[in-house]
Amino acid sequence: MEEIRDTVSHDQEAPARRVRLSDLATALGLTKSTVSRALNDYADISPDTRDRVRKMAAQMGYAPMPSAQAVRTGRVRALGLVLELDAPDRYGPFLADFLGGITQAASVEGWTLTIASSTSRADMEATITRLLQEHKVDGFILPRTRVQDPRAIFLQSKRVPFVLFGRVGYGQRDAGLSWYDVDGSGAMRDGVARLVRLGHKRIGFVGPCEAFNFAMLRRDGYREGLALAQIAHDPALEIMGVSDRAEGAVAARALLDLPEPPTAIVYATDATALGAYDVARERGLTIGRDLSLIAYDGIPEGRMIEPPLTTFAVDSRHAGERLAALLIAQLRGTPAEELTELVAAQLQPGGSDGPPRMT
Amino acid sequence: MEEIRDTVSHDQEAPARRVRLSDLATALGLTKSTVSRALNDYADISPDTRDRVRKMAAQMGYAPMPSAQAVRTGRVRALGLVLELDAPDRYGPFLADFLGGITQAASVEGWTLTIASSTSRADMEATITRLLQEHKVDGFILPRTRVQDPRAIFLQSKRVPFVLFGRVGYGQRDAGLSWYDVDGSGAMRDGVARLVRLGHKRIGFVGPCEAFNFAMLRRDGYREGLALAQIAHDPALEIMGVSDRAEGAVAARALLDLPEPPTAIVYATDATALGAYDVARERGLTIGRDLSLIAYDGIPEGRMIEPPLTTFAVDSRHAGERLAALLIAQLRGTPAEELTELVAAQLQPGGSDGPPRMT
DNA sequence: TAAAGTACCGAAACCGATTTCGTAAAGGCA
DNA sequence: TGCCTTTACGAAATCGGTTTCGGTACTTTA
Repeated sequence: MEEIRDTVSHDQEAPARRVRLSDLATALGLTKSTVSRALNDYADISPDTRDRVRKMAAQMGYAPMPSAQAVRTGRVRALGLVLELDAPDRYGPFLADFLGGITQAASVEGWTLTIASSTSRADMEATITRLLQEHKVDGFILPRTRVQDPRAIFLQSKRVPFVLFGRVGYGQRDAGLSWYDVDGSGAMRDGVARLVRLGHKRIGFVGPCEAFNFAMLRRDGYREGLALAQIAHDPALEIMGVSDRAEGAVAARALLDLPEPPTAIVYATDATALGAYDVARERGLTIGRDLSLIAYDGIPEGRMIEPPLTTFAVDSRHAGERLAALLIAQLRGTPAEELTELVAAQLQPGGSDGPPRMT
Repeated sequence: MEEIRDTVSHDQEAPARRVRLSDLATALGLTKSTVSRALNDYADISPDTRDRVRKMAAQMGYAPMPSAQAVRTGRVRALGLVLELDAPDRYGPFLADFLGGITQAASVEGWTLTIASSTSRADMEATITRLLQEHKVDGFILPRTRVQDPRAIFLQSKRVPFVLFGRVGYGQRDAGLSWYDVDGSGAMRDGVARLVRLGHKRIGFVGPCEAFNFAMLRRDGYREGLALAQIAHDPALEIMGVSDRAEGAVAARALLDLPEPPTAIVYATDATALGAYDVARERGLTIGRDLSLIAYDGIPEGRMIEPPLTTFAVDSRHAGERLAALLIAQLRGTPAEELTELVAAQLQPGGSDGPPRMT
């Protein structure tokens, strides 16, 4: 401790009275109201004084106190995020990037991120309500959009701005909503196309529970890929409701045990695709030769495994940045329906896909 | 969208005027000041009216607006957390649990968590400063404590309350500081003891960069374990500066290539221990028979691998909960030095450790 | 019974901003 | 010159709370 105190080279002065609006005003020989309006770009302030105020503010290091502003304006310049602790796969390793993206983007605009967590759906509504009635946040970012997302419905009824990570409602118009999404459908389609180019004709698909939008979208992408290649869709090759590595393995066994097994499988998520590696080891198959795999997510384990998993990676950092930007824009007045963004996933070639083996 | 709007079963009324202190006051036939003091346990309010006010507040669903309180009190009831995006291993999969723990514990006390991120050390100080001068947080939780932690030094110079995840300053007294830590040292010591009981005599150690406190502490635990078993400490068996799986593999090779290789290795982190699995596969060694491993962290991959890694698991959720509680207590007036907590890591037996093979 | 406490509550100032309203000076037009 | 707009700013109200300061009414003490 002594060592620490001694190494301190920073400003020692503890109090360091913060400069208030009134300090600025007296320093300039103006009143608070004039200074405030100057800083907030009111039209009835002359350009001269506006600049003079701005300069002095910067010089004196003035920063308005958000709490005080909030009392009057009702806005706290804070984005809200509710983590769902009871979610199936717990966000995985992307959370840090995602949060980093949000906070960085929010920070440059002078906003902050307030997070809370819920352990059940009922709890989630209570959490959101608390954040709202305590005026801790101005709007929400909702990750993991689900079909008929209860959070979206809830917030919409309260007229609270929010933005979704993932489109809402499969097949339904999501008019009036703001969202950011990665084109999982397009990725699956491209994945199929890539396999077709390699020579595959029987291509399976393994996806998660249909309650998730992205599951449906990716499945459709798979089907679209087949259609574009003029391959008939065989329902037997399509398995849904798979959410982890073990279940991914079960699905792989089921597909490989078919009378006419697929030579390649498209997995909707990396985590489940890892199950196929386990099955391959069990049966002495070589991934990338005896069985081709393409998945989606870009989890780090996919790069560590042998052979590395070919996958469509999502940029969680970018997602966070854009979601924050979209929400802030909405809070500033842009109509929600104008704030939607669909980006492509990035193909990350590994060694898990190759030409089919001639049997 | 139509579907969504139709399914809404919640309160449709959009405005839902929030009840203010003055509403409560008029409803009770009292003044704002009396009601406020009643709610804040002032001594000059009779127990009768205090209870009456409390009851009515609960009935009317009154919740004070933190921003308004903050203007007067200077406290926003928010904890701050700065994520370091440039950190070596990016928090891993524990972040969700950790954040969940913090927010849950904070929530029951009526506090919230505000997070920001930094991409460099300079950026970190700027971020902290911004949060502080904007009055967005009252105190900080600092994860990943380092020797002579710059954040601790900085905050201490500003007299801002904070609590550390991990003790500060290896070997130096951290008087006046508040922290929570998992006893990594004790875990390493117990790990060595466990291996000794299994019959091992040559036990190696692989740890991370010495700049981290926990690295030093775990190394010391290893040495202590050897001393307790009356085994001489062989510097050749101790490798530091290892931070990921690949480097863990390099370390394993180095140890196994020694003239007298160890029969067991204690890794300071699970992630690096996975590297030993790779080396074992390379050389045809069976983990748990030809080479025993014990590590620390409890990452999910350790449980998936074959054989499962024997490790000392940390409960990130609990850490978050306790850190929040400690910081809140400090902000409520408890002296920082009374707020320290050391908990034991939980042994999670796998199959990676067994009796040494007789060669 | 008068003086001195004590218990309890109201009135008003205050925190740090924003916003409405009023008004003096400058400019435009006849 | 006289009247009407603008232009640009000050005065004061306001947001939703907290806190200081008095001032009753009721006890206690002398």
